[in-house]
Formats: sequence, C-alpha cells, structure tokens
Amino acid sequence: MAGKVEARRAALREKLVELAEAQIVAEGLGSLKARQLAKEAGCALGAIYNVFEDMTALVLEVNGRTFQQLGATVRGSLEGAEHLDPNARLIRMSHAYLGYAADNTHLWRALFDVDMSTENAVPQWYMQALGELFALIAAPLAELFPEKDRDELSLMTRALFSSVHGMVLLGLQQRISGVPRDQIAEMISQVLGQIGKN
Amino acid sequence: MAGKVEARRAALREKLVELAEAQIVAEGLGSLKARQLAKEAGCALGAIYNVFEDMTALVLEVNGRTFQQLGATVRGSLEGAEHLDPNARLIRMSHAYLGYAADNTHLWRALFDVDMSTENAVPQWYMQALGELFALIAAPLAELFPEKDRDELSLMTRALFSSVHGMVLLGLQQRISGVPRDQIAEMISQVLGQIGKN
DNA sequence: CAAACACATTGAACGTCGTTCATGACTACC
DNA sequence: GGTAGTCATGAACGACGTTCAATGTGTTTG
Repeated sequence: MAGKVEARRAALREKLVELAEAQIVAEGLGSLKARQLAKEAGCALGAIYNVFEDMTALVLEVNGRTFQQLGATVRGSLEGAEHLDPNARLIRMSHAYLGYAADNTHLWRALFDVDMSTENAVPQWYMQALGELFALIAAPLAELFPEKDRDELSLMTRALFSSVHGMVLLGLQQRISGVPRDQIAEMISQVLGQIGKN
Repeated sequence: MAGKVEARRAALREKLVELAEAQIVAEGLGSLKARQLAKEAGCALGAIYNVFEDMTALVLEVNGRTFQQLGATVRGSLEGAEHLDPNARLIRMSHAYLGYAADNTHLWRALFDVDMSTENAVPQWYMQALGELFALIAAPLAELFPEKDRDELSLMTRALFSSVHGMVLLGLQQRISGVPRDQIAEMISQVLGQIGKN
C-alpha cells in the first residue's frame, strides 16, 4: 500500500487544477477563491496548501496549460501555410493569437494578471514557452530582414509580439478601445502588412 | 459660517488624493490601503467614505490627474516639431508616451490596473481624455493616408496606439519581455517607421 | 446668547480573503 | 496488532474594504 498518500495528493492536485481552470474560464481569475475551490473539490481548505505552495502556484499551473494551448494554436496556424510569404505568415500567427485570446479571454488574461511580484523567480517554463513563441515569430522575420543580425531580430520579434499583444489586449477590453473581433484582426493586418515593405 | 463643513471636506478630499498619489508613486496601486491612508491623513477610517464613494473612486481621481499629465507630455512632444514629417511626429509622440510611462511607471500602470468591473460607467472624462490622445495620433495619420476615410483612420489610430502601448507595457515589465528603455524606443521606431511606406 | 435640532464624524464591528498550525486521524512499518 | 511518524483538518489569525450605531460638532432658531 505504499504511495497511497502520494496518489491521493496527485489526484487532488489534478482535481484542483481542473476546477480552478473551470472557474477561471467561467468567471475570471478574480473569482477564484480558496474556500469555494475546496468545497467543490470536497477537500479541506488547508488541503490546498498541502499540494500547492499558495494560490499563486495553483494559478501558475493553470497558466502552464494555457500556455501550451496557446502555443499549439499559434503553431497550428502555420500548418499548410509554409508556402505563404513571411508577411502573410506573421499575420496568420497574429490572427491565431487573437483567436485564442478572444475565445479564451479569461484564461489568456490570467497569463498576465497573475501576481508575480513576490515570487522573484518567474518559472523557467514560463520563459521557455515564451521563447518558443518568439522563435515562431523570428523565423519569418529572418526571411524578411536577412541583413539583420541575431540581436536586431530578437528586438524586432519582441516588438511585433508586443504590438500584436497590445492590439489584442486593448481591443478585447471594453474600457479603452473595445472593438469587434474582425476589426482587431484588421488592425493587425494593417500594422503587420507594412512590416518589411520598403 | 455656512460652508464650513464643505470646506473641510474639500480639504480632506484634496489631501487624500495627494497622499494616495504619493503612495501609488512610491509603491504602486497595490500598496494603497484605506487604513494607512487614513492614518497619514490624520482622519478616521470612515472619513474616506464621506468624501469618496469607495477606494476605486479615489484612485480614479488620481488617474484623472495622471491622464492630464500624460496628455500634456505627449502634446508637448510636438512643440517645435510641426515641420517634421508625419511619421517622425508619430514616433516623437510615442517616445513621449514611453518616457512618461517609464518615468511614472506606477501612476501609469494605475490607469489600466484600476478595477472597473463593477462600475459599469467608465467616467466620461476617461473616454474624453483618451479621445484627445487619439486625436493627436489621428492628425499625422490623416496626412500619411489622405485616401482613408474617418472610420479607417479611427481604426488605424487605435491600432497604432495599442501597438505602442503593448511595446511599452511588455517592455517595461520584467516578466515577459523586459528590456532597457533605449531598446523600447528602438522597437517603437522600427515598427512605426514602416507605417505609410509603400 | 443659549438651546435644540440636524447632520457630519468616528472607529469598532462585519464579512471576506489567503494563509497557518495545533489537533486528531490515518498510514506504514515492525 | 500495535506503535511511531506523517498527513489532513478546519478553526483561528491578520489584513482587507466597507458599514453604521453612537458620538460629537456645526447650524439654526427662539
């Protein structure tokens, strides 16, 4: 009967992550409460802390899954698009990013809204997943700007990612500059369409 | 002796806004606490709620000032730059936006981090101040794209603002894509430099 | 000027939050 | 089957924004 405890903990861990994800999907990160979560999982309040360092760690676990999905979505947008010119590929990826964010707004927002102030260590998988995303962007850019060196390409990559992120972020939120999804896509096309033209 | 109460309330209101602003400047929006604020202002905890609907209303007051400063900064960046081509003016404004955000990070972040979920009514001055900012961007764009109609220009304006905002946002925060300020400026120049070229 | 009323101010108390930890229960090993 | 060690439990803690009965002050009237 060895490992009974570990099995139980692993099961609880899994259940908590799934319930937390469901809650974030349904009502956003701000609605995720430890007590409610424990009740839904049928466990004690304190049990959460046997399995996760704190609530932030639990959210980071959810974010890990989200990042996987987001990465897969962006990567998938390139399938069957290898023949397109670099510019069109950039736009496809950006539209995929927009699509994921629009269809999974709460999960996507949790990626950026989670508290990372205290934990000075951003999880390494966070940076790695981001690096993979950046690599997808860098490839078409390298074709567009063959004369640029590694550092210049890296900067351009970050610039474009941040640009698209900004348009999606503000476009999706009512407050600042809320706009229908088609128009966000149009904005992205307009801005990215100019890249590399000279 | 009529109006003694109102004078006191007005003075308290002013003092609270200034203390709140100082606190946000020093340690960010998340560090602003009602009890600490009351202590610093030398008033009762409940006194805050005699003068403001809730803490969010107080923060919105601070944000009002911030928006004024930000607008003035961006507007000021155009002084003596009227002779520059539209593209260069866009870049100047964007660099001014970056400069304000970098020099007043906490105040600037409060503009976007304040809770506006419950209060369905975004203050009208919020939208107005934003509209003025957008107008500054729209002017050079209208020169760059004389063939575009009002709606197209509006979309382009929002697109560029959001792009620049995204680059500044992610560039200034350690987490995602933190980068020295010069490099953020360089990113902006790269992206905006392409606009309107064809 | 004084008295009585209206209203502003107060801070203890409320409900909620994340997190902790003494206690009691259960597992694992002999 | 008994015992030592480990784990789960949920009441309790401190901090938070917010409220409201009680207290104090300003204003008005006789």
